[in-house]
Amino acid sequence: MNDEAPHRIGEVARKLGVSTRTLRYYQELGLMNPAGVSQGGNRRYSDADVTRAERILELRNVMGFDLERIGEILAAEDRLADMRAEAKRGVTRARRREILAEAIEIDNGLRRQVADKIAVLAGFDRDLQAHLERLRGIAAEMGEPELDGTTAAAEA
Amino acid sequence: MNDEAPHRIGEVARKLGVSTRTLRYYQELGLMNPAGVSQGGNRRYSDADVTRAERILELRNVMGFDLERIGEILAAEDRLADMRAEAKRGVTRARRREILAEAIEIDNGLRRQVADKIAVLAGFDRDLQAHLERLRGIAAEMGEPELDGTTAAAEA
DNA sequence: CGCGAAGTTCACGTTCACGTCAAATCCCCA
DNA sequence: TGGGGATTTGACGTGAACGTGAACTTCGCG
Repeated sequence: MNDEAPHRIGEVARKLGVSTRTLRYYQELGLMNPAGVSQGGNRRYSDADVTRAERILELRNVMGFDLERIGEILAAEDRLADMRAEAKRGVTRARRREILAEAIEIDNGLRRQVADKIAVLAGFDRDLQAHLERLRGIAAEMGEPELDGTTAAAEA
Repeated sequence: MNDEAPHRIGEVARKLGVSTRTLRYYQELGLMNPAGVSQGGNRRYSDADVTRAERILELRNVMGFDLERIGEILAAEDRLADMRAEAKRGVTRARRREILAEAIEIDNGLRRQVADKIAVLAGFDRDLQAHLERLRGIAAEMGEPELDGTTAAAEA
C-alpha cells in the first residue's frame, strides 16, 4: 500500500544532500509531514513531500530564513491550499478574502526581499569587479600578465 | 589623542544595528582590531574600522558566510594591503605574485558565488511572480478586485 | 569633582540546527 | 527464512554566534 508515497527517508536525504536527521527534524518542527508510513512504521515520502522539503531548503539556503519563519510561510500557503481544495466550503467569504490577502502579502513581501537581496548582491558584485580591475592593474604594473580574470576552478 | 579613531563601541554598534558584544566578539575572533584605545583602555574605532565591520556584516548577511570563512577572505585582503603598502619590500617577487593570485582567485570565486546567488534568486522571483498571478486569478474569480499587487508596507 | 552612563574583562548561559550514540525494529532480497 | 542494511524513537552532545550577568573602571559633562 501507499503507492502515492514511494520514497524512503534515506533516498530523499541523499537526493537533497541532507541527513535523515534533518528531515526528521523538519517534521518534528511541523514543517512537513510525510504522506505515509509503512505498516511497520517507516516514513514514506511522496513526490510532493520531496518538493516541499526542497522548498524548505531553498528558503533556508537562498533566503537565509530560520526554520520558524519558513514555518510561517508554509503555513500560510497551506491555509491557501486548504481553501482552494474547497474541502472547507463552510468558510465565510470574509475569511477567504483574509487568507487570500495574507498569501498575496507574503508573496509580495518575499518579492521585495528578493529584489533587495539582488540589489545588494549587484552592488557587491560591482565592488568586486572594481577591485579586480585594480588587482589586474597591479599585476600589469608588476609585470605579471598571466594573471588575468579567467582563473576558473569548479569544485563542490 | 587618537584623533584617527574617534568612535566609541556603543556608537558603532547603534549605527550598524548590532550589539557591542558582537563587535567585541568579532575582535575576539581576529576579524578586526579597533585602531585605538583610550588611555583608560576603551576601544576606539576609526572610520576604516567601521567600514570593516560593515564589510563583515555584509558578508554574513548577504553572502551567508560563517565568520571563519569571512576571516579567510579578510585575511587575504589584508595580506594584499600589506604588500601594497610596500612596508615589506623584502617580499620576494614569487611571494608577491602568490598573494596577488590568491586575492584575484578569491574575488573571482566570490563573483561566481554572487552570480549563482543572483541566478537562484531570479528563478525564485519568477516562481513568486507566477504564484502571484495565480492568486490574482483566484481573487478575480472570487470577485475581490481590490486585492491587486500593490499592497506595500514598509517596516524595519 | 562628582556621578551616572558607558565600557572592560571574565565566565557561564542560550538558541538554533542539527550530530551522534543506543537499543530495538523493519525491509527486502538471496 | 534468514540476515545485513535501513529506520525508528529517545536522549544527550555539539558548534556557531552571540546573550547575560557580575564586578569593576572609565568617560565626560554639569
